[in-house]
Amino acid sequence: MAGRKARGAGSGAGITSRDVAKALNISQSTVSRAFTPGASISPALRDRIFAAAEKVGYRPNLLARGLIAGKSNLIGVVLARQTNLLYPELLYELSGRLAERGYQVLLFPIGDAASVQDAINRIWSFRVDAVLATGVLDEAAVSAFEQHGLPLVMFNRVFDLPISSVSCDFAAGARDLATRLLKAGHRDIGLVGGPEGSFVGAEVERGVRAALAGWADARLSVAHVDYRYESAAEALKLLRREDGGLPGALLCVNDTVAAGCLDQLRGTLGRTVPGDVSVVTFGGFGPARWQSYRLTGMQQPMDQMTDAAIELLVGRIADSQSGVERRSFLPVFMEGDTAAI
Amino acid sequence: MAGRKARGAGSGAGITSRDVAKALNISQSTVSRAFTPGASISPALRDRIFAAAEKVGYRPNLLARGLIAGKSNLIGVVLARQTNLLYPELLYELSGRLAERGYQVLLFPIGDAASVQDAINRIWSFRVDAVLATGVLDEAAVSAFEQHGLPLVMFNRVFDLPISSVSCDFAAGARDLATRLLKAGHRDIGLVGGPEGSFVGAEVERGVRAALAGWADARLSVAHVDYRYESAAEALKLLRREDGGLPGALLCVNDTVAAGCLDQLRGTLGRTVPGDVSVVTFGGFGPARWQSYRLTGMQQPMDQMTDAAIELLVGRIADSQSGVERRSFLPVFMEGDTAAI
DNA sequence: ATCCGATTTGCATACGCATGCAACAAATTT
DNA sequence: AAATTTGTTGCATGCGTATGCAAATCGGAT
Repeated sequence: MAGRKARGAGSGAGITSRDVAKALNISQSTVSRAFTPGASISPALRDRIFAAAEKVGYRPNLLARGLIAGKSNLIGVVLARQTNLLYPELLYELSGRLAERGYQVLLFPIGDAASVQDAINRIWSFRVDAVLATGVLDEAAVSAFEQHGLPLVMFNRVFDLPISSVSCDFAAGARDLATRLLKAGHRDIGLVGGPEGSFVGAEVERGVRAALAGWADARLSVAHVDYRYESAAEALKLLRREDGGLPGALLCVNDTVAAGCLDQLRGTLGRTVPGDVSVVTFGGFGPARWQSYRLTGMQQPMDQMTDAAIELLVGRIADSQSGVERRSFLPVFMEGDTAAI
Repeated sequence: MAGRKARGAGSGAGITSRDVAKALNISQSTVSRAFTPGASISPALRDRIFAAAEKVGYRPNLLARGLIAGKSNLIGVVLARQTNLLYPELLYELSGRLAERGYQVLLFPIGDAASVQDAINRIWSFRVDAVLATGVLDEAAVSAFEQHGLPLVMFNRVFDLPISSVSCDFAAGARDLATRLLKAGHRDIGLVGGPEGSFVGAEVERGVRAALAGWADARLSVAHVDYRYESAAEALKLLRREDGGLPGALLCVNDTVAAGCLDQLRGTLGRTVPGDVSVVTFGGFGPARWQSYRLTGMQQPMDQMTDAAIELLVGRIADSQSGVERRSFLPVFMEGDTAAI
């Protein structure tokens, strides 16, 4: 147990193509060719090599392969915590489908703002082939990627820069939702938006205002809070009028905060939903569709968006000349039990 | 635009230490030393190198570094879909804390059983330093890792093999929960377990039976369904007695299915909870704590478990001789609105 | 000035694999 | 049977970095 060699504690940690070659009395390059699709090698020998490799537990070292090819087969995914409950699903789907294409997802979680630069450094260092990022990167970070020729696709965030993106059209969705509320007779609408400066929040507000433009007697109040369930109480406080009343319709930017509003209204505030107040949201997150919530609102077409993201990522890797592309997807209306519309 | 060189479309994709060296008229090894903590280099020169590197956008290539060191700084995380809603949180926390220690999380999603072998192959190929896996790996897969000396830590699954693991003590938790139910007067308990063969399901059942052992007049019915919300209906059908009655207490293995039961009971079946039926669960997932659910049950100490997982992973990487360690954590009781206990 | 020790730098090589080129064997043609 | 083609294999090299060893530089003490 004492005098072990450093390399790999167990038996077959550091098995190389040379080991396989030696076992078969052939050259290392031949072994390499056996594992290179399309390379020149006789089927019989390849089978023998595969068998020998299997026996000694050899697997090609993708790090070394990547070093030569200048391609790591790694795709970096940058994500922040506590933004959207749908993102875990995105992550799962994305990584699964990318795996089918030979890519592996490398995670770059962002804690606070300070860790952004750190994450970017690590992304560089790992030589990922492309990056998918949710809204946590700012313009400076984002343009750095593109300047250095690293394919970047933003998810649910569009910049005024030549950056590819895949996003849900929150403005159109919000306009649609607001219009439905207006047509149903609502004239007093409260918007529970994301934190000040949030892209999605701004888009939603833009859409709502567009819808309200044609209705002179309609009024809009806006509350900016973060995306937590607990923030709903604060939002409702902000939306309360001088006379103590609340808007008859709440448009929430997010499932979590919508659920919070719903619970506040029905619980603490003793309102009925959708009787007294209507609540609509952007979501589609599973639990928000459970019987006790059944939130009415707009659903992001995550499936299509995931596909689009993959297409853009892989496309840019294959052809670095392929240009910037912004794909926008209309959300679909989702019936529920929380709005009289 | 036409005659671009292959290597990296943009400007600084493939910048090497040699480029930095050339710019400063020094040797490549010196640049390397500047980026190697503890290496012999004068502070003045190091500063100049850092400045030059910054200017040309150089970052050390971790793939190459890993090739030499026999260490990739990658930690593979194997996870299946649709198991536990808490796992996204685990993933986020884990990747964040590992990043602080210089490790990056590489994702290996498992779709169907067939993809397990495929995932294992890729794990090998990427030369990850260690692997954390949720319960999707079987004994064969698991022992393959250890035989080849790749540190593996299982999350919430214990094998009768020398494999390290971090897990919540579901048996003890279930025993505690069941005892609470019994002491509150419940004698007819229904267990909504995971799919047949599930580790967690078996553990929970074991715990419940241990609790019931001392109560001769208590009876237990068990329903095995998968972890989906929709499965609750099926579970309740399975638990229905010949006379049409239902158990007075439901012990669910998972937040999702517990929420499903709750909604079925209150909705379709017209029961009150916790009046007619008590529902308890294993969980702690955010939305299951929202006002409309407030599920009573046991919460896994994810924070401690995450820390333990990191400790075991990093420990095994640093010292490959460190032995197998199984860390078990007691879940903590979580008050709620769904059980009369 | 001279020498010694300490510090800093360069040179050469290796990590594991892929690939161009040359060598070779086998299959086909003339 | 010789010439040509086609198909396989080995040799040598490079990807970007780290590191042992030797060379070089520097500071100070003699």
